[in-house]
Amino acid sequence: MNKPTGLRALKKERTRDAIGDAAVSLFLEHGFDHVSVNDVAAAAEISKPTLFRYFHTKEDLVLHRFADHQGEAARVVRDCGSGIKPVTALHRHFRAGLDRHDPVTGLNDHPEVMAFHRLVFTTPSLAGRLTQYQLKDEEALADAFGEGIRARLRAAQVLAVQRVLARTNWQRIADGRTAHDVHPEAVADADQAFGQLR
Amino acid sequence: MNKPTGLRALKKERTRDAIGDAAVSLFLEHGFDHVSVNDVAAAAEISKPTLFRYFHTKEDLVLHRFADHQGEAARVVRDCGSGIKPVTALHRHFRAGLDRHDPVTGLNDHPEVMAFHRLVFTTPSLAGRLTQYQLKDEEALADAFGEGIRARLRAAQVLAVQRVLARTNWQRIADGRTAHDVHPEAVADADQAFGQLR
DNA sequence: GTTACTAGGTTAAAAAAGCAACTCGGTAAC
DNA sequence: GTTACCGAGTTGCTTTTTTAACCTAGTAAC
Repeated sequence: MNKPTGLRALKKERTRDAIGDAAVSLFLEHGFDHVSVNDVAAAAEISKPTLFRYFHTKEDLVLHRFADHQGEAARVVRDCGSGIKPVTALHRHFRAGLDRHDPVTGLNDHPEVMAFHRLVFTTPSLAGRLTQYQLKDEEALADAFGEGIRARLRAAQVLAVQRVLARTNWQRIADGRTAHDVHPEAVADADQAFGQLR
Repeated sequence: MNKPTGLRALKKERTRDAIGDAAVSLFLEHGFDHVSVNDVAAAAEISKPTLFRYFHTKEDLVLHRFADHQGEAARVVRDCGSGIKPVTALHRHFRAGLDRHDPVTGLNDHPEVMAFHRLVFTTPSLAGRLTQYQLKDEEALADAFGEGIRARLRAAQVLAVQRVLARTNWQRIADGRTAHDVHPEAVADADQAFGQLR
């Protein structure tokens, strides 16, 4: 279950990181639409076909950081065993994210992270593609819940809650407050929201 | 006549440098015989076959710095035109090497260069392989001089002179003197040695 | 005196990267 | 309105690298 070691895997990972870092760095500096994939490839010192072997679309150059969390909710539900309710497991998982100021919870005030979020939400093509990722996430979570319309509805509600919570936190941070300052409210909001899910 | 640009050439050059630097660094630290080619490959983060595609033998990992000067003497003779005597051109070329403290003249007191020379001359297999390089150099120079036994003799004498001069300079530096201090004597020795060649 | 290990060096197949040329949609020039 | 250009993404071919397996010579164990 561990990722394969060796030179091949090592260099692939490095190349992927180099491309992603170069892309985000350029996009933050000049804006998503003012940087071509050729520019990114040149900055990462790889060829254009190689770039598209690592990232299927230009948007993925930015969104792979979300894609890394793909299916996380579904995994939490599958791994929680039978002794504990799925929603409780998801609640605890989100709470843990808040505590470590995970960027996906919106509760992170690092300038780089904030700039990154602004980039995603103010660039239409990026925001659009992000919702596609969220849809896949929702399907996976629904499958983890079971089958039928009820599983789908619950999955949709859980992810809607998480989106709203993250967005709210992000807004507070954007208003100039620190993550540390916002943390208690974020936890209270999460408690209330997940409580209402039951 | 310029080397081709592009990602391929760029990365080849970097890989070659990485291997060479890793090798010399390890050899200087632990000794040539106490470092395996596997160690070098691991340090340079490349596989063993790749290492041998860049350097034919373990010795070449060290001696490529001399190999870069391969055929230099022959080139000087070929390029000197008919208006100037070959020996004079070689003399001037060696003199220029002294002036810029080229390591091949022995007149260089950088600690790294000195350690490198000591490594080569105190490791039998390296010293042996170095003479093979010098033999090829001698053949090339002989061809540049012309044909027959006279050309070969002249080539052998010229290179013998250069070897003795370099070795003498190196010995003076090894005795603790600076390259700057030794320079006048080195020039005088060269003048005398090349003068006698005519 | 076999056995086994190490180190230098090679081989063959498969993965990955580079390169150039291409498609396709948009858009600016004239 | 065609011509030309630019940017996203693709395709086919070549070069480079990894991988694992092998060869050979030396050498230490027992």
